[in-house]
Amino acid sequence: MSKSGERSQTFQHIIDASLQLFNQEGERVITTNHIAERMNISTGKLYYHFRNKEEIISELYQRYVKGMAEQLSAALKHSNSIEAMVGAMEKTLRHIWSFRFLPKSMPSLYYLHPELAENHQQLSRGQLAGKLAQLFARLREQEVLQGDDKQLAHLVQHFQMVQTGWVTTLKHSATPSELERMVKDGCRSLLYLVAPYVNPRYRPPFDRVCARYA
Amino acid sequence: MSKSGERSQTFQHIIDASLQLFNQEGERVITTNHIAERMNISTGKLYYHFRNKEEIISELYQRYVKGMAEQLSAALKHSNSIEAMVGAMEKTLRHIWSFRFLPKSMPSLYYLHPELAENHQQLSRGQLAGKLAQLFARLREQEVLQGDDKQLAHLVQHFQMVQTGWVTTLKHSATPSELERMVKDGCRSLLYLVAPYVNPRYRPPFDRVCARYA
Amino acid sequence: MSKSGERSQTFQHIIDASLQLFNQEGERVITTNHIAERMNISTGKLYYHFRNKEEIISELYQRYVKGMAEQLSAALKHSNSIEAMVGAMEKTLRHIWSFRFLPKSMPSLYYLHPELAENHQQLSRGQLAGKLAQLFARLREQEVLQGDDKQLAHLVQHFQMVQTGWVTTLKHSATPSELERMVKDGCRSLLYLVAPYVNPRYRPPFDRVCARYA
Amino acid sequence: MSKSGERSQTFQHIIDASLQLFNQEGERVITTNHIAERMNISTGKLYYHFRNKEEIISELYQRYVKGMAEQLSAALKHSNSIEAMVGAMEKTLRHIWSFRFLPKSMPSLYYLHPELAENHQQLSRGQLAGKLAQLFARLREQEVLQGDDKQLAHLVQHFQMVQTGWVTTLKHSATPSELERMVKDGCRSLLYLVAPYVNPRYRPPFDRVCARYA
DNA sequence: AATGAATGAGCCTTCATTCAT
DNA sequence: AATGAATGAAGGCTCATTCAT
Repeated sequence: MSKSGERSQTFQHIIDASLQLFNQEGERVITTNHIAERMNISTGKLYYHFRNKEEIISELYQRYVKGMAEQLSAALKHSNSIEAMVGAMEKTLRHIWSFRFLPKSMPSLYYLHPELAENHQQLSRGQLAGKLAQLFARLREQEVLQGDDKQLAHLVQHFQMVQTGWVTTLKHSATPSELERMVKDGCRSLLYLVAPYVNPRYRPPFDRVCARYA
Repeated sequence: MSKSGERSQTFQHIIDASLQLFNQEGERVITTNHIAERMNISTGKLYYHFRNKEEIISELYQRYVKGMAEQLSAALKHSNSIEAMVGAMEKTLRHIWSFRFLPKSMPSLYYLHPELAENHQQLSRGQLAGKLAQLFARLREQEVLQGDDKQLAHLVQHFQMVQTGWVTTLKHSATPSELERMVKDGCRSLLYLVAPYVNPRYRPPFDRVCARYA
Repeated sequence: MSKSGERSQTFQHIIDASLQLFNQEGERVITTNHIAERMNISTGKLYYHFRNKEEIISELYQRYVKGMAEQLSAALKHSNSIEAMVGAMEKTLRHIWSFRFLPKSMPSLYYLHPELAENHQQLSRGQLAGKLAQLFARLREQEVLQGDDKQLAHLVQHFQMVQTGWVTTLKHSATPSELERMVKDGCRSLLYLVAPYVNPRYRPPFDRVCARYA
Repeated sequence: MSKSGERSQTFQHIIDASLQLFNQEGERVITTNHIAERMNISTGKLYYHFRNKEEIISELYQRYVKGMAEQLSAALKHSNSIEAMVGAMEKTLRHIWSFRFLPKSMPSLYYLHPELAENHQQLSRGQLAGKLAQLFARLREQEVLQGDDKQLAHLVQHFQMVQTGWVTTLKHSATPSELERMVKDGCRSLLYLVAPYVNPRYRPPFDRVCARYA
C-alpha cells in the first residue's frame, strides 16, 4: 500500500513529537537529543530520517503552509457565505496555533538559515498571500467586500500580519477553554480588520456574526 | 558634568556594538564572545559591565521602548497636523528598524527568558498601546479620526502588529536607499490601515499625504 | 554476561581516572577538562556518562562508603579474633587511602554542594557509624571490649575522626613502602584509641598485636 | 602610637570580613571581589594590603594558631585545676569555631598551596602538639593524668583530631544557643577521650565536671 | 534501519590579579 | 593609599552531528 509519496511512520512520529515540543518549549530550547529522548528512540534513528534539525523544521514549515493553503482553498469554495468564511477563519487560527512555534521562531531562524527566509517569502508572501488575495477578490465580485485593488492588497498583508501578531502574543500553552477564548479574540480582531471593507449591503449579516465574538 | 543617570562610555559602546551585531547577524547567532572580539575588548570587560547576555538585551529592549514612547509623545504634541503625524510615523519606523533584531527575536526569547515576556506585555501592550490609544483618541476629538471605542482599540492593536510585521519581513541589512524604500512602504501600509477611520472631512489632506507614499 | 547493574566500561574508566587525579592533585585542582585530557577522550564523552563533575564525585563517594561498609561487614564476621579485627582495620585504612581525596575535600565541598553534606551525614554518621557501633557491641558481648554504652558510642565517633584525621595529615602520594609505614602508623594510632576499652583478659593478645605496629 | 608590628586598620577589617565570609560561605566560594564588595572597598584596596588571596588565608591561619597557642598557654598556667582545664577546653573549641573554615578547607588548600601544608605541619603538629603534650605531661606530674609517654603522645594526636573532627561535622552557621549545644557536645567528646587516662584519684572531680556536659 | 557512544567547537561565565590614574 | 575598570586564561557544560557496529 506504500505509495511513493508516503513517509515512514517513524518520520511522522518525529514530526509530531518535534511539533509538540517546539510549541511547548520553543525550538531554540529543544535539541535533537530532547526529541529523541522524549520519543524513546536513539538520536541515530532521528538522524536516519532527517539530515539535520533544520530539515525537521523545514518539514514542519511545509506542513504549516500546506494546511494554511488548504484552509484558504476551502474558504474559496464557500466564499459566498459569510458564515462559512468565518468558520474558515477560525479553523485557520486553530491551525496557526497548532504550529505556533513557527511564527514565533521564524524571524530568528532566518538569521541561522537564510534559505528558510527565501522559501518563506516565496510561500507566505507568494502562495498564501496569493490565495488570500484571490479570496478577497472573489468576495468583492460577490459584492460582499468592496475596495480597490490596492486596498485589498493591503488588506491581505494586514490580515496576515494580524494573524501572525495574534499567535506571537499568546502564551505557549493553553487549556482547551483558554484556547477557545484566544481563537474568539483572534477572530474578532480579524473581523474588525475586514469590517471597513464589508459592503454595506452585507453589513447586517456581518454584524450578526461579529456579535458572536464580542 | 557626569549626571547621576549617566552610564560609562564602555557601557554605551557595548550596547552600540551589540545592537549592530544583533541587527546584522541575529541575537541568536551573536555570542558575548563575538561582541567582545568585535570590540577588541576582553570578555571580562564585557562581563564587568553586564551580568550576562540577557542584561544586554534587556538594556536594548528598554531603550527600544523608551524611543517608541518618545516618538508617540512627540506625535501627541503635534496631533493636530496630519503632516506631523506621518512624520512621527516615519520616525517610529526608522526607530523600529534600528532595533529590528528585537521584534524578530522577542518571541523566541520568551521561551528562554519568560521574565522578558511579562516585561514586554507590560510595556508594549501596556505603556505603548496606551499612548497610541491616547493619540488616536485625541485625533478623534479633533475629528481627524472617527470610530467607536472598540474600533479604535482594535486599530491600536492592528497598528502595532503591522509595525512589527513590517520589520520582521525585511532583510537584515539595507543600503540607505533601500531603507528609504522600506520606510515608505511601511508608512503606506500603516496609512492604509488607518484610512478607513479617517474622517471624510480630513480625507483630502490625508489622500495628499498618501500620495507621497504611493 | 552483562548484568543489569553493570556500568559501561567508559564509565568505570572515567571513575578510575578521576579518582587517581583527585587523589594526586586534589579535586579542586582537577577540572573535567583535565580528566578528559588525561584520558584522551573528548569532554563530550565525559559528559555523556556523567551529568556533571559533582556526579563523578558523588559516584566516588558512594563507592567509598560501600567499600567502608564492606570492610566493616567483613570485620563483623570475624569479630571473635583480634587478629582478624586488626586485619580489617588495615584494609579499611588502605581503602580510605585509595579514596583519600574525599575526606580531604568533603568539608569544603559541603559549601559548594549542600546536598552532599546531608547525604554524608546520613551515610557516614548513620550507616557506617551504625555498623561500627554494632562491631564494638559484638566485641563487648564477647568480652573483648568493655565499657558502657556511652563510652562505646564515643569510641565509635573518635574512631571515625581519627581515621579521617589520619588521611588528612598524609601527603598526597606515597611509594608502596611509604604507604606501608603510614598504614602501620594509622593502625597503631587506632589501637591506642581502643586500648583503654580492651578487657584485661584480652590484654595479652592485644598487646602482642600492638607490638607489631610499634 | 603606631608600633612597628601594628597593622593598619584596613588590614584588620579585611581580615575580619574575610573570616566572616569564609566561615559562612566557604573559602572556595568567596572570591576576593566578594570580600571587597561586602566591605564596600575597591578590589585595588584589598590588593594593596594583601598580595593575594592566599595571603589573607595565611594571615588568618596564623591568627588561628596563635589563638590556639594562647589557649594552651593559659591552660598550662591553671593546669592544677580540672575546672580550669575544662574551661580552657571550651574556650579552645569556641576559638576553633570562630575559625571553622580553616579546619574544613585546610586539607583541600594543601593541594593548591603546598607551602601551607608544610607550614601547617610545622605549627600544628609541631608547636601546638608540643604545647598540648606539655600540658598533658604537666597533668601527669600532678597525678591528674596517668599513662606512659607513648600513650600520652597518642592522646595528643587524638585530641587534636577529635577537635578538628568536631568542627568539620558542624553546619556553617549557628544561633548562639545552637553554638552552646555544639560546644557542650564537643567538650563531652573530648572528656570521654581523656577519661581513660584520668588518675583514679581524680576521678570524682572529673566525673563531676563530666556530669555538666551530659 | 537503528543504536548510542563519541565528537569537539564553542557557549556563557568567573575570578584572581593588574595597572593607569 | 586607593580606585575600579580591565584582563584573559580557564571552568563547567551543551548540542548538532557522526560513525562504527
